[in-house]
Amino acid sequence: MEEKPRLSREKIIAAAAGLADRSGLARVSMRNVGAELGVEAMSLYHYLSNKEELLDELSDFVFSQIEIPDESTQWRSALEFRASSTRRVLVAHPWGLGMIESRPIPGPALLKHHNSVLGHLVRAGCEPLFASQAFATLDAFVYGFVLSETSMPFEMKEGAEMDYAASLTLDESEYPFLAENVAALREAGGFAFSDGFQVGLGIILDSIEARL
Amino acid sequence: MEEKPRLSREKIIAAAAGLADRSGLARVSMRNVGAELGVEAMSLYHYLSNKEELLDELSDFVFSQIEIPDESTQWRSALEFRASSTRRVLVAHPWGLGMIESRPIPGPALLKHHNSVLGHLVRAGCEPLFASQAFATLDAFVYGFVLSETSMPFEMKEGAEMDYAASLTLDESEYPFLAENVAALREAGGFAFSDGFQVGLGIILDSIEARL
DNA sequence: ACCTGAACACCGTTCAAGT
DNA sequence: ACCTGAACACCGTTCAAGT
Repeated sequence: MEEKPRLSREKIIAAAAGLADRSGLARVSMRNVGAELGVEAMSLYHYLSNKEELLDELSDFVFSQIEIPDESTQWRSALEFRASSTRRVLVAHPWGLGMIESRPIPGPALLKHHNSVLGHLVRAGCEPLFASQAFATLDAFVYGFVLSETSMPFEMKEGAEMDYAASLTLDESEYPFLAENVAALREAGGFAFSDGFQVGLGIILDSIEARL
Repeated sequence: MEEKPRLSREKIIAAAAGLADRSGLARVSMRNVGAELGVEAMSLYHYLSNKEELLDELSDFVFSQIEIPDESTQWRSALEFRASSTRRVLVAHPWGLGMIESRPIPGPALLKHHNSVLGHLVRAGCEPLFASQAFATLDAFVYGFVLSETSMPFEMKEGAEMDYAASLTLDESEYPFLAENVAALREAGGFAFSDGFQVGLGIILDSIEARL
């Protein structure tokens, strides 16, 4: 009677990702991931050498979900596509961002991206050095925007930003420009932080285009 | 005989920050911070209601160190100054970035910044909505850049980036553009990731200036 | 008021043992 | 080969007790 193994690397990673999505990265412990799979914590050590390795796999799992645009796509659309896909994946799995910081070894998924973006920039006419720097600028913007977006103290519903802004007791004498800005935005009928993504992307791509 | 208290909120925060600087945020436990001050873990609970509160204080400690430019400074210099100061502080205390994600309630230090940056943008001639979006773009870039910078797998020494790039076994057929880019940069005599900060800042500020 | 010690419910990880 | 249970050195936090 052969017993099929109940576990596999893939199943463990999927269980850990699901747990992180539902309850946050803090609840991803060897014991909890084991419980998720109906197994003791120690069983996981047959498939992973330690928790560090589980987190590495989790990080690669996130990046492998980012879509890469076709080589034939016009450069600006291609960069917009990739930036939006990256944002979508990281917003869906906010714990992914925190892992960039701690797990710096680039996996194959990341290298594939790097290659694709550089290709579009070079074919658009960028010098090698500027291509690298433009890429770094775009990536920094995407990561930073998601960092702000996922840590906003409100749900991303229509107008919730303004409700929140209004709820802040803004001392006008202490923060005059901030208070003025909030008032002006409210008068103009609101403000959605998320819209800033396309605007910011446009700001950066315009400058890159101007330097080609 | 009156006994002076050995502890204070400030001393605890300073000890925690020092520990984080030296050994990373992961080693900041109530027990370790206590030991740093020659005291049992439980003593800290007389000054802080829990660890969450300690982390909130730690986050504010970081932001309060960012320098705010003078109101009279020309807008572009002012925004460059603030961005550079933010980067410098976050590179010195890399654990600060990770705290943005988890601790979203804006403290006074952050509100002061927000106010200063909006002031410069508005006086430069930005509409309220564009001022907010330009600010979000700049901040996203700074945060994201530091995120990449502090998680680079090498020390930020002259030329270390290229040594690292060379050490990667880059399959040319799999990553042709990436391989080409690395080769071109090497031929041009190297590349420093850090330089990308001024370039990226310039890319964004150029676009903002063009839209005034 | 300020600090401690024991205790509880958690961690990651080791090791020897079971099937 | 695959999974478990006990054990060790850690966590944050509560509570009663000491000064």
